[in-house]
Amino acid sequence: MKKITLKEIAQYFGVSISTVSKAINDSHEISDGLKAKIQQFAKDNKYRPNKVALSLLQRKTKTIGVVVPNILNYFFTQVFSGIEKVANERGYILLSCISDESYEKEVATLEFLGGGTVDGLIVSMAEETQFKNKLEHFQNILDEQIPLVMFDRVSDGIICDKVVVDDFEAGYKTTKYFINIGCRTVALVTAIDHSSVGKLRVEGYRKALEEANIPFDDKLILRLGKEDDLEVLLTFLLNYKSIEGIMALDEITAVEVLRLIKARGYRVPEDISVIGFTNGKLSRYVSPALTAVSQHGTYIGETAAKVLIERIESKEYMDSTTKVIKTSLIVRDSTKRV
Amino acid sequence: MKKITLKEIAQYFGVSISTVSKAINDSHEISDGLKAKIQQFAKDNKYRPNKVALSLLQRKTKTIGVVVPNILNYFFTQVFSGIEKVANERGYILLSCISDESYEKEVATLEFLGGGTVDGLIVSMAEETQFKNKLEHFQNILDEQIPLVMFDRVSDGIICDKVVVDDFEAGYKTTKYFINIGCRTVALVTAIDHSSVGKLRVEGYRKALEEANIPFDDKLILRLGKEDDLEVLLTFLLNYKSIEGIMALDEITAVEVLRLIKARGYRVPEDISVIGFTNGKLSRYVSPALTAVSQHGTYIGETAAKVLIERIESKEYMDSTTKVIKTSLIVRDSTKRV
DNA sequence: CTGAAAGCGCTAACAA
DNA sequence: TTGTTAGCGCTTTCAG
Repeated sequence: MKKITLKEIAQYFGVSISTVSKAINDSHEISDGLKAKIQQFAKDNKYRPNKVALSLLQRKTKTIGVVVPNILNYFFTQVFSGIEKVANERGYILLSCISDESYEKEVATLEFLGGGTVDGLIVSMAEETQFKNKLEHFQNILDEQIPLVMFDRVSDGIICDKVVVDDFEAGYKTTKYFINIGCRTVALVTAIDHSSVGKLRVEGYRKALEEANIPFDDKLILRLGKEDDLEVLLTFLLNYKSIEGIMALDEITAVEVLRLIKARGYRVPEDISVIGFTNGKLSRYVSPALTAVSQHGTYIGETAAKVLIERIESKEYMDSTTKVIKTSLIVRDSTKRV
Repeated sequence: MKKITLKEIAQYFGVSISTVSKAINDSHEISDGLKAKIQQFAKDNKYRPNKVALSLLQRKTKTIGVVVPNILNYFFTQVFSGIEKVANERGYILLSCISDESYEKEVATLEFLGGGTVDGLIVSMAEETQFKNKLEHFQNILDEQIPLVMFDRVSDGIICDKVVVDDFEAGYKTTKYFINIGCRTVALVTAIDHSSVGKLRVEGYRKALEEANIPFDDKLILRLGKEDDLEVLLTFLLNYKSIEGIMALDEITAVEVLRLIKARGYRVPEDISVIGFTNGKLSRYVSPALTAVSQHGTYIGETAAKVLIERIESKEYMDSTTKVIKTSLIVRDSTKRV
């Protein structure tokens, strides 16, 4: 039972294509008798209008392109799931692409999605792109008038709708929390020092220290490159000074830090308190359970999708907006009680 | 700078559309002078052929539809990432849909993707679908001649390419491993008793016990429904008999079991050994680190994509194949040493 | 070397 | 009530 088209139905009944089209779309212009017959025939033969033809005709695809750096990262998975939920409710489906943190792949992907394939795009920048700060491919998308929403890893160089986490405030709040529970020597471990996100969190950390009159010490910041060994760096750190709190800018690093300091005999949280970013499954199940900063990934995704669809469907001009999502601190057992 | 079409370029140069088309596609039929001018103009104006028009013309979309029950499950994320990798290499992109374990949504999704939107489909069944065992929507896809590959949660009722884990063998091997390390009373906790996957693992478990002359005891199988409380059931179990090993059919359950029995004062692995299914991040980072059955999700995804693309691109008829992927046991610290 | 025409599958304005 | 025509953007014969 091959795919059937209007043309074939028309031939079968010896009527014109447009008659069939109208009949199937239940137009009042067609006599009830014919209509019924055609509809029945269509159903029996499982007629489905060709979506591609419709897209061409209506110049919209009801498709949203989503480009994320890495789907294996739980935060992005959550965002993705939020986007999917809202998109689905509003009748859109997702074309999903993974940039793999690569600039080249991101460029190629956007190039590809540019050609009328999607009605709009939701993107979080690849690490390499943020590092190189090459943004032409985004500008191209905008020039083609394709609505674009960026989330989490965004760039000031691009003027478009954005949904971001208040990373500065998150770094600030977290550091203050450490200070509140009595940790004055707070180290920070970051594997994302190239990204806007990472930098903002460090800024927040600085600000909180400053306000508490604790001198900022760059040696307390561990910047992990791809090749670096956390264990080695951490050893240096622990020998350098007596650390009371460690804040890690991603979940895996936080869990690793926890494991390593426990292995060295430190008690958590009695000796050292630990807070991680990204509140994923890992944080909940390690022991002691990790106090973590939740970025509300699903909500970010939902918001991004709403903003995008709004823009796609509105005819009037609207200024670009930036939605800032606040983080929350989920307190568990890796931090001292107040 | 709005999207430009062949027509507009043609108008600009006062030539025909087909000339422009040929020039842009670097046809030898066009004079070098004109060709150069048109190509330059196209580049300057960032001309991109409209993908939708091409799809309509060539009756293929270079798009693969992927339907998974739940992207927040790490196994599916891994499979997804494997599919994406291969698809990308071969020039396909993914339309991704989440069925949310719902039969209704799965039907709607397949219906939607049926209309010429994708060149092929990769699907893992929703739990509800497996439970109801309603398969008509899959048959419809097949009837429309759309290549379909099912993975992991598949059905015998559908004849198509499949990529599955050898779940029977996995249950068997795992149970044997328990027996080898000296655990004779092995309990099994399943939250997926409706699925083919879960049933096969239980079968394997049975077989291994039988071979070792250990009587099968259904009371040692904890079947968790949506409403059930693992803690309560586990308490019954531990009071019922002295348990030496627990095998949990998904990662979260495994980690929960671990937590609960530790909280009750059992030592792992000295008193009770634990093995979980799905080798995700969680297993690696809990303590003690969980011995786990790896299903090689990424590899499954890659295989599914290869099989599908093979089928899409081959003109000749090929019989349906079923690829069986073997699991591996990743031994960590939650099981006694041999 | 260039262009006219047909057609992918569909809808919609306009005739009949 | 039904049909004709045009067109969405593109490629591809086949004429000129």
